[in-house]
Amino acid sequence: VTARENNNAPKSAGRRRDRRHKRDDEVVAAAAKVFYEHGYSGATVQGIADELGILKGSLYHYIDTKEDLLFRLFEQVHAEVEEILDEVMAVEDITALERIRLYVRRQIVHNLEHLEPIAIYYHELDRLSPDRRRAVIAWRRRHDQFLRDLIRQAQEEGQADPTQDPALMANNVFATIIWPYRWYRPGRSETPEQIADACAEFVVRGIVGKAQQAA
Amino acid sequence: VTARENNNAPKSAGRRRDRRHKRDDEVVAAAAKVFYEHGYSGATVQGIADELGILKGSLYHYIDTKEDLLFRLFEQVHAEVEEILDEVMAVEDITALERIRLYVRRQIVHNLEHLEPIAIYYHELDRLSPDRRRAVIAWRRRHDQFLRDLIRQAQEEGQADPTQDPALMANNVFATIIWPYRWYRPGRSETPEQIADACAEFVVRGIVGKAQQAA
Amino acid sequence: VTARENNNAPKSAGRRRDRRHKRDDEVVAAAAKVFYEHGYSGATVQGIADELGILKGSLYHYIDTKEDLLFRLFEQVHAEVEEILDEVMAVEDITALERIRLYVRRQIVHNLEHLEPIAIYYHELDRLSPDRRRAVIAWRRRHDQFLRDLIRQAQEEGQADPTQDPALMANNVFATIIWPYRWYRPGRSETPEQIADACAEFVVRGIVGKAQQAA
Amino acid sequence: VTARENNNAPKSAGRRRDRRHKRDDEVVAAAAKVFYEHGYSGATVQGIADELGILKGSLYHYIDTKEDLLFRLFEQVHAEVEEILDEVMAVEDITALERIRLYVRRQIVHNLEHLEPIAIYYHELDRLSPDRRRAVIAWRRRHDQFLRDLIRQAQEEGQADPTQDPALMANNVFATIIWPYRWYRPGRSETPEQIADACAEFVVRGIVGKAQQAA
DNA sequence: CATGAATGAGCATTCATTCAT
DNA sequence: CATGAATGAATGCTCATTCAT
Repeated sequence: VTARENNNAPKSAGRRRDRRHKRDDEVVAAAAKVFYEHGYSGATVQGIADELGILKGSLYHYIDTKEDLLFRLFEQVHAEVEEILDEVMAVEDITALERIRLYVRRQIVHNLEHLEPIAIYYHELDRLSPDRRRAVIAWRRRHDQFLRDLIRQAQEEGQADPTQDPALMANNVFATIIWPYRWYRPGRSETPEQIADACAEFVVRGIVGKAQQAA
Repeated sequence: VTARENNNAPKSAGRRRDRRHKRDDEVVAAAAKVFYEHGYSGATVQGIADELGILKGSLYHYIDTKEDLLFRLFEQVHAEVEEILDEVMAVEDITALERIRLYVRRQIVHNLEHLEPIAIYYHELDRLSPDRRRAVIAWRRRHDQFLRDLIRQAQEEGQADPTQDPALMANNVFATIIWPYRWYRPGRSETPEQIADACAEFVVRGIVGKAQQAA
Repeated sequence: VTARENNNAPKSAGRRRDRRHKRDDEVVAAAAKVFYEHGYSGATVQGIADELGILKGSLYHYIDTKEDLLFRLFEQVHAEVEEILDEVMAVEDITALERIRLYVRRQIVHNLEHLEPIAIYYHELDRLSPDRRRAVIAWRRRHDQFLRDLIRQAQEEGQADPTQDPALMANNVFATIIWPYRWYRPGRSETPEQIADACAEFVVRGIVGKAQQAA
Repeated sequence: VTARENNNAPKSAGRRRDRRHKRDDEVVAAAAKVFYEHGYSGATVQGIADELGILKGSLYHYIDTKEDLLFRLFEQVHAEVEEILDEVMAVEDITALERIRLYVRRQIVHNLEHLEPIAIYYHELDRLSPDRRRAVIAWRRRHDQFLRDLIRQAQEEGQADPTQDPALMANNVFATIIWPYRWYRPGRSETPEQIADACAEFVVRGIVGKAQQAA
């Protein structure tokens, strides 16, 4: 985990660690592909091993159980989502409403560029063991809270309909963010950026409502 | 499966058919419950039989394969959706925009009152055999077309943003319609009707956009 | 479990229950044979199924886990041991020492006629799950107590060496009772009865020691 | 495995051989511990490597197969037993009966001080390959013969019951020698020496029987 | 000597499906 | 209609063993 760069055996050890890391990522990517196609329960460890070109027994060098693969996927997706949140919050001097628009755009572009893990993230939560499920739900609650806070702030800034419940609006925003992965087909239809723009506009209208008339 | 229509004892035969029908519905309902909890692949025929209080061998009097249960569920959901569509189209003397609002309301109320089959309808399409999957996709396309047509009509009536793609907007409407099943918990939160009203309002705003300024 | 003899469908139901019982016993007997040959851990469910002439999948109609087979074997052996204890205690008007001799004889004859289950009973206790292991240990403690009490009584009757610890002597008695299963080979060597007589005599001498000189 | 006897640096080579020897012993001891806890079949090479603090791949520098570990254990136990036999036979000017008592004492003390290897020695014979199993059985037969000869000699000296079969009595002696490893718990109960004394007395009484009356 | 990734055969267990009763 | 024993293929997982580094 910590970088030990300039000691007496850095090269080979570092390389080995890097290779391991890379292999781990390949394993999770293979799992994502197979889970996406067959669903978690319908997917077989054999299928994932085939995808990697190794024997299924060998796959168990990287995992303890099939569920580990699912959870690693959740961890990966979560880390990426957190990064988006951080970046969106780091932008300065914009209104809460514009921050929401930015967030929606970024998230949708990301989702469309990572269809498979995202689909799994939203479909297979209940296949995790209770402990892990709870952990993921906690992450999501934080995520949810982030959006609600922005909406509430926009209401205070007079840019969001004050008569609507922020929690319910946040849910509708999530709906718009998540759904494109179900109909987007790379190559066909618009680019992720175009879709993201249109959806962000749709969301902003829904949030603003009659607030703007006052402004 | 076999048609026993025109025989000499219509009454008792009718009753028997009804009883058969009723039992079939119980079977599908049990399957819906179990598929909802464990996913189609994760669900077992044993589990469904347990839910019905019979042995799994006995369940095969009602089905040929496990997939039959899934498909019947799709048929049932589809029939209900069609009914909503028919009712929404039967209402006279309203604008396209109001018809959309009506449709969204009706559909969301229905979804929230039938959480389990709806969740399966949106999750397990890929578990159907190719033929059946194609059939369901065709139904959905028809459904999709219905909404796109309404949006296009609203654009012509000057009540929907003419700069946005009707297909993309339709997708966002579907997103808002479908998503509530993921966060709605009966008892807690608002009633289905209240949720439906709020979501319909959100959707209408997104569709109208800057069109209203002209009006 | 309870006998329902004279009801309206006793014959077929009773027969079916009997057949089930008989099959269960065959299953345990097959397991005993295979566990005896390969040890519990080394034995395979496949091997037991082969012994029964069914597929290994079919075996799971009778059990939930491989360990169930082991535990049923323990239950069976325990029931048989209890029966011997009861019979030995039911004999009236004999001294404690003679009761010990009788018990040793009966137990050794039984062990030699049930070599396989007995061997497993004394070898594979630690392969049981903690709960079940505890249950078996409790049974054995009771069994142990039974013998210690008899020895103590014999000491009081002046027929057992009063200078020796009853618990330690009981252990030596068990040693003599159990060990024959390791060297006895049916057909070769003496009959179970002859072996039992000689061992019982050996045990009695060890217990009596110098007590008899007083008598 | 390779003999590096007569080379030009005997000292350092000797040290290296010693170190090698020591490591080999540690390996066998680790195997003994793990085999004792899980049984030979239930034990894993991984578990033994863990016990040694090395990786399982590394363990294969010391062995060719898992069975090698088991056989080395048998060799070790056998060497120790032989040593006891030699020492007991080296004692001069005692009767056969006293030699038996001495042997029983020494063997029980040894067994209680080496619980794990002894337990394996008596439990896992059948897990050896046929060739090795035959070798061990031959050792044991020799061991058995040693005791029978002593008993026969005691009969001739008028100190053992002449009406009993020496082979059968030898088996009962072995029973008493071996069994304590099943109930002895270090710390609790008596010391190995006290147990050995009591058991030796028990055995001697069983062997003497009515012979003493003549004496 | 030690590592650790990979192998490949095997294992306990599951489960949709069949069918004689 | 219902039962339940049986099937047989598949599944997740284990583990002794090998070998390039």
